[in-house]
Amino acid sequence: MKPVTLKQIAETLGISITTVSKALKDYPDVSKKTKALVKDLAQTLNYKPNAFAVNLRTRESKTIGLIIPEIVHHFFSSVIKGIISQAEKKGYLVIILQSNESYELEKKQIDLLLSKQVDGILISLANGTADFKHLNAIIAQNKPLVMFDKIAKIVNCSKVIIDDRKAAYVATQHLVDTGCKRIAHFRGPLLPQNSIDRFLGYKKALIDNNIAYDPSLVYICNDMTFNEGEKFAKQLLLDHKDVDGVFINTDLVAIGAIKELNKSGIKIPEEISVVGFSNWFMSSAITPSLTTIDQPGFEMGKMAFKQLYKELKANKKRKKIKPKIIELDTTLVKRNSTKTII
Amino acid sequence: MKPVTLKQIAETLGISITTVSKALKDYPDVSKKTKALVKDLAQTLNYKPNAFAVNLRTRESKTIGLIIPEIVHHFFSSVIKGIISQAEKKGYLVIILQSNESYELEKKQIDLLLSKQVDGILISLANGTADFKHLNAIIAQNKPLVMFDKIAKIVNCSKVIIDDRKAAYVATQHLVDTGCKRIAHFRGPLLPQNSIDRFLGYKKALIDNNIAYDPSLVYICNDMTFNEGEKFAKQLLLDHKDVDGVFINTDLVAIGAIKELNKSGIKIPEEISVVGFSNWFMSSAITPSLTTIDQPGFEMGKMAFKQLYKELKANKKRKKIKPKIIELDTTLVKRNSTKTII
DNA sequence: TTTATTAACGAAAACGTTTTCGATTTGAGC
DNA sequence: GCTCAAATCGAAAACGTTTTCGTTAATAAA
Repeated sequence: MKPVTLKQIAETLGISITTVSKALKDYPDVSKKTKALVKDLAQTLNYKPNAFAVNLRTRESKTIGLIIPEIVHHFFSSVIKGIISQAEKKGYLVIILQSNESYELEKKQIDLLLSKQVDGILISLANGTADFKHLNAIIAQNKPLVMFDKIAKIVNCSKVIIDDRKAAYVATQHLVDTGCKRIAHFRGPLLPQNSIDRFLGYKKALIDNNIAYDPSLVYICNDMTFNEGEKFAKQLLLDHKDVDGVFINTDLVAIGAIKELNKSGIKIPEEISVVGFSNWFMSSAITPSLTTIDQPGFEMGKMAFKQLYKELKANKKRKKIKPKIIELDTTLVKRNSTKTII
Repeated sequence: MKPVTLKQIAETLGISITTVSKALKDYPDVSKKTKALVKDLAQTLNYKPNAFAVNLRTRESKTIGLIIPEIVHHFFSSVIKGIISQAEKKGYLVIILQSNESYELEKKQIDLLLSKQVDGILISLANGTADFKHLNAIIAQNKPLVMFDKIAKIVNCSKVIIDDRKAAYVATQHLVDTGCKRIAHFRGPLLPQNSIDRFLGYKKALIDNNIAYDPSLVYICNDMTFNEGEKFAKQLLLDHKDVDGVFINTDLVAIGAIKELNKSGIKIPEEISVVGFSNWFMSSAITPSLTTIDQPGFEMGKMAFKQLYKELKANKKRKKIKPKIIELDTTLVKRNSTKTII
């Protein structure tokens, strides 16, 4: 039960492989009669072009690679969904690999994708990535590369991001506006750009409001887990009795913190207000519901693929496209973990 | 900057393409000297075999397809992670598509994967799937197919599942053991096997404990969302004032229900006990923490790929393997949403 | 009738690899 | 020197497509 080939169609019809191929692709130099004949037979024999042969001949596989730090993560899985849905529309399939937040693995995964000859690559960097040779290797092979969310500014490729600094500024400003005077920050790891930017936005908002920036109010979450939220909330209560607000790098950590604050009998938002980041769907479900920054994951995935697609098309026409930075909007979602503006 | 080919290596070394190919693959009929020569040059030229050509020649791509109902879902993303991690170990890449719980899309995705000639397919069925021609089409092409979690018993392929009926029985029995007399069930949609089995386990446990089965205590969640949990909890309180326990098809819904019960001032577990299903990581974080059935998603993904891999290898040797049903263990995780056994 | 033009088709190369099978060389054994 | 076996290599087919460039046949123009 071997699959049907062009050759078989050609032989049964008594014409050449060339003509069959052309007929199926509606070349102008095939008569309508033969086209109909060929297409009919192809239909009844259920002919499907051999993808491997097409790939070899056309030098493309209509497949792209996607590398993310972690699949089991609400934000990233939303991004994946956005990417896949958009890719499908354009006839592309997506191979997914994860870096587990490891630079070494990230490098290996890129090698894998390149050796499989994907047409392009989408990536969100691991926290540990500080060197970019592996990324430049992609560009050197003239394969489109688009980075999203966790990017490296220095790499010369298109990027889809949010303005983390601005969003963090808005979040912190909201704490100030609702009466907070002493605001802590649970930040992410030291390397990733978004973690840096959110910290900078926090700091800037304080300074702009004439609130002294106090480094001892900044806690570094390396794992960004629920448990870290609990841990640092507990620590915060021990270290600073005068804190009345916290801006937390991501909702999951924020929810851990809220759980701990609830347990300690701290009233949210009266005694301590909390603002998260990312608008995870659970954030509206907990008590009190969490004020947060909405980060459009699905949209980010869509845009990342759209940009990659543009570059894939340009590539085919041997045109160079200049890298583009796409910045998506974020919004502050006010809920019950912050006070209402007086 | 075209990539290096066997031909180029052969020409610079003044030997044939055949010998180069053989040298790189350590064929016994190539002298050690030539092997060394070839390998050295390949190394310095950074030779990578053209994947498309290899695919065409070997008729395999070392790529498998994965179809799931929904990516943005903790359980499924855990499964994906398990699959990818295991596949990578064996040198396979994974193309992911989602069916969005739609039978039509599921069919289309399978066609896509088959036309891309993946080596095998892993699938968890959409809720709406009641016809299995598209699945049998895979088997007819002699491509390995492994189903997991949401399966169709009738399709003749390997399956990785849990004993949903038993797990549900254990969950319900635990409610009985902790003193519940009137136990409701929030079940999943009507079609999926696991939703049916969990319902049957619930029913059986009641009967075995001489508790009358009351259909009015069973609520059908079609979307399995947090909101449905809230909705049906509210409904339950209206319909039945005497209910003292609920077994809920999945944790997300259970957490919605808990939120609603908390809001209504119902004491959990004193007035109503709640048991969920799947052991989502948030289940230990809410108040009260949720008693649930641990469903090993990552493990399920690993096992599903392992089985597929066995069949891929058997296929290569032109051996038939008979379908295997792999049943993973589940455990009851006792937390604070149920009373302690007296 | 001859010539130019167009329509319709096909031969063949190319994509880069794998593998079969035959050819050549080498050395050992006698 | 001769035979045989082992060691080493390469020609060539094959995988199934796409596409370039000719070729032929039919039609129109002269």
